[in-house]
Formats: sequence, C-alpha cells, structure tokens
Amino acid sequence: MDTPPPTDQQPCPDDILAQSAALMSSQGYHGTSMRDLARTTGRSLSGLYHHFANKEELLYLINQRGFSPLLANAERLRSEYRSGNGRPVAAAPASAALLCDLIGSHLGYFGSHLNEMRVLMFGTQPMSSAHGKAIRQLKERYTEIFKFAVGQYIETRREAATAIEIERKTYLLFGMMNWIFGWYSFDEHGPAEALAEEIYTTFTKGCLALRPAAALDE
Amino acid sequence: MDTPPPTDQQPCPDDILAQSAALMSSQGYHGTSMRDLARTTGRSLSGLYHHFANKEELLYLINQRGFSPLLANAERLRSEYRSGNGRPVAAAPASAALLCDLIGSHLGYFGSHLNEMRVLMFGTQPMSSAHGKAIRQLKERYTEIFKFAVGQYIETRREAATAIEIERKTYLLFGMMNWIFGWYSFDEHGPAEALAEEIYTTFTKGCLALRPAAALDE
DNA sequence: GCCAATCCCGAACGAACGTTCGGTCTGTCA
DNA sequence: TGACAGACCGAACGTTCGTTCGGGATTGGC
Repeated sequence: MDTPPPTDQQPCPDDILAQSAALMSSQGYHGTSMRDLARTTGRSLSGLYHHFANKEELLYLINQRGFSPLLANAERLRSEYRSGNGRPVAAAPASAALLCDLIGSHLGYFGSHLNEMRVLMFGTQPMSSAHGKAIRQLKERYTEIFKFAVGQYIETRREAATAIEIERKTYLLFGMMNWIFGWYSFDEHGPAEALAEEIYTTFTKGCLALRPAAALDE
Repeated sequence: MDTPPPTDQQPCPDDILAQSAALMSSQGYHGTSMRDLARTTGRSLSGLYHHFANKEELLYLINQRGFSPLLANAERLRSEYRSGNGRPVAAAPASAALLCDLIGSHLGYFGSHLNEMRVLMFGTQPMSSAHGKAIRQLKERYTEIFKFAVGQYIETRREAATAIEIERKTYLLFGMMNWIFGWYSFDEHGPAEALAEEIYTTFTKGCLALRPAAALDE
C-alpha cells in the first residue's frame, strides 16, 4: 500500500543480516538495539525500516535465511540416499555415507556461519507466533532427517532401535555438533571437515553399543 | 556505609534467585525486566534492591550460586580419585569410575537445575568484567577436571593423547551433556541417571578410537 | 518504651528503547 | 525534461527501562 511491503519481493540485503547476526550472537536479541544495528551497518535508524517491518521480522529473516540452505542440503542428501536404495547389499555403507555426509554438511555450514547459528540457537521465543512456528517447523524437518539417518545406520547394522532410543541418540549427536558454537575456531582446532570425521567416528562407535539400561525405554 | 552492603553477608534469598533464573532462562537476561522479576517474586520493584546492588549482580549470583555446588562435587570426585591412586593395577577401572561419576554428577545436577544451567549457558557477556571473570574461572576449573578425567581414561587404556585431542574430546562430551537443556524432560526421557549411563557408554566407546585424521593435530 | 536494624514500598528520575513521520537524494525510463 | 520509485535520513513520538529516594512497617535486644 503506502509503507514498503517488507519481506519477500525486495529481499533484505545480506550484509544487514550478517552484521545483525554478528551483533545478536554476542549480545542476544533483546540486548541488541536498533541503534546498535544502525551504527554497525552504517545506516540511519529509520533507514533500516526500509528493509524489514520491525525488529522481530529481522530476527525471523536471520533465522530463515540462515537455516534454509542447511535444510535444503540435508534434504538433498536424504533424497539421494532414498533413490539409491533397493540394493540391500550396499545398505550398510550407504547409511554410513548418509550419516557421514549429513554431519559434514552440518559442521561445514556451522563453521562458516557461526553467528547465524548462535542466533538460531537462542531460540524462537522472541518471535511472533507465526514466525516462531515457521522456524520451529524448519528445525523439526531437519531433526527428522537426522533421526532417519541415525535409524537407518543402526538398523542396517543390528536389530532396529525404538523410536525413543533413536531420538535420544540423535540429540546426543546434535549436542556434539552444536556445542562447537562455544569453543570452535578454525585457527585453534583446524578445519571443520576433520572435526566432522572425529564426531562421526565417536558417535558411530558409541551408537552401536547395546542399550545400557532398559530403564530408558518404557 | 548507608546503602545496604549487598552480597555476601546477607545472602540473597534462594527463592528470588530461583524465580529469576526461571524467567531469565526463557526470556534471556536483557529480555527480563526488573518489573518482571518484581511481579514474579511477589515483591515491589524497589524492594528487590535490598537483596542485590543491581540487575547485573543478580545475574552473577544466579551463576555463582548455581555453579558452585557442581564444581565442588567435581573437585571432591577428583581428589578422591587422586588419593586412591598409586595402585597401577586398578588404574583403568578407577579412571572409568571417575569419568562415570563426573558425568552422573553433571547430569544429575543439570536435570534438577535446568533453569540455572540455561542462564549459565547464555554466557558471561552481560556481566561486569570482574564478575564475568570470576564465573569464567569457575567454568575453567570445572573444564580442567573433565579434561583430566578424559585424559586419565585414555592413557590408562592406550597410549596417551595430545592435549589438544583431549580438549576436543572433552568438548564433545560437554556437548552431549549440555545439549540436553533443549530437549530433556524427566517425563519424556526418564531419569537423568540412565541418560548419564548412555552418554558415558557412547562417549567411552567412541573415545578410544584411534585419531581419525592426523590433520587435527599440528 | 525505645533504638537500631532489617525488610519492604510508592513515586519518581533520566536514559534508552522500538517505531513513525515528513522529506531528500539518486537514479531510471518515458 | 519531468515524473516516479526506491533508498535513505533527522527529528521526534510515547513507552519502558534500571535505578534512586524518602519513608513505613516489623522485630529483637536493652
């Protein structure tokens, strides 16, 4: 109508999103003011509102644009795995490759988008219910892919696991991968690919262990 | 002098800290106002300042009081391990017990202090430099204990690992343990002890694998 | 019965917040 | 050349923020 129709047609410039993510990743959403963002992006306070409707939508855009490539990549890997299935002989190596590639994709993207990932992990709570739901659905779809891969890896190697056991183990894997936000730096810890391989090895070696306590499954 | 000398002598009531931690864990430090805290704790806005000097000190107290018991417990476990050493025959089971107990202590405390742990993970950045440094030192001492345990576990089982490899593996362990803040609930996932056992098994089985890529160690 | 200490409150302070409004500048296309 | 749209700005709006101030209850020791 009169005010700039915000989001989709005229996309918010990437440099604004990147610099906002950098600021918010260290100060949090509520701890970062629009004036901070204006100063950092070299724009005026009111000029920012030309690119998004309000602060909360900016947070949504950081989440959405930061997470979408990661999800798209994971969905591609899964569909490749599915289309290459039907040959039961190669099932075990195929499921291993899927899991390994997913971990590699995740850590590779994480390592080069640390700020966005930090913002992503702070949660959807400051977002409007519509935006929050949209981001949570992206995360759920992503989690489902990893659960699928973990389940495939286990059941091509030993008897199938229960859904709750697969979920738990998937969360442990996410823990190892996502926790790097607090400590990983390329200079100190080397390339993300090598780290991905270590996580893959650690997880798969531990993953196949028999269930340690039946108490966990009701 | 005139204003209430804040911290140590007359400790801040535990219920204020607990309710503040609950609020801050879901809204973040900057997203939680003093008026929110007053409403939740059933006190007046100005009445809160009788118990701490300012909002930032409240955050420090949540961190300090929340983390100290965990650190104390870990230090007790390590000193028990050290005093029981000197019998090289039992070295391997002893180091396994240390690691297992540490994980159990961590998850047990986490599971019953989820709010405080969430606040703890949001970081020391909003704190003054003095308070931030104090909390960071507590975390470092705690991390050192886990590095020590992981190192002991490895070198009583195979040739010793490099310091950087021990550090990396310790961080993977912390990742599995701390990531539960996002998904763990007693009702869905059972008691923390069983989860601790699963993490211990997963980690130790994967931990002893040979270094997957020499690229990680310079 | 009094004093001091502790705990707590209502009301207000200045500063910072997210957002809006009217206007300018810089192209592009007719 | 003129009209128009997109990108941007300075100044201000009303609200909320963290913090302070003067004072009122309640309590325990003397």
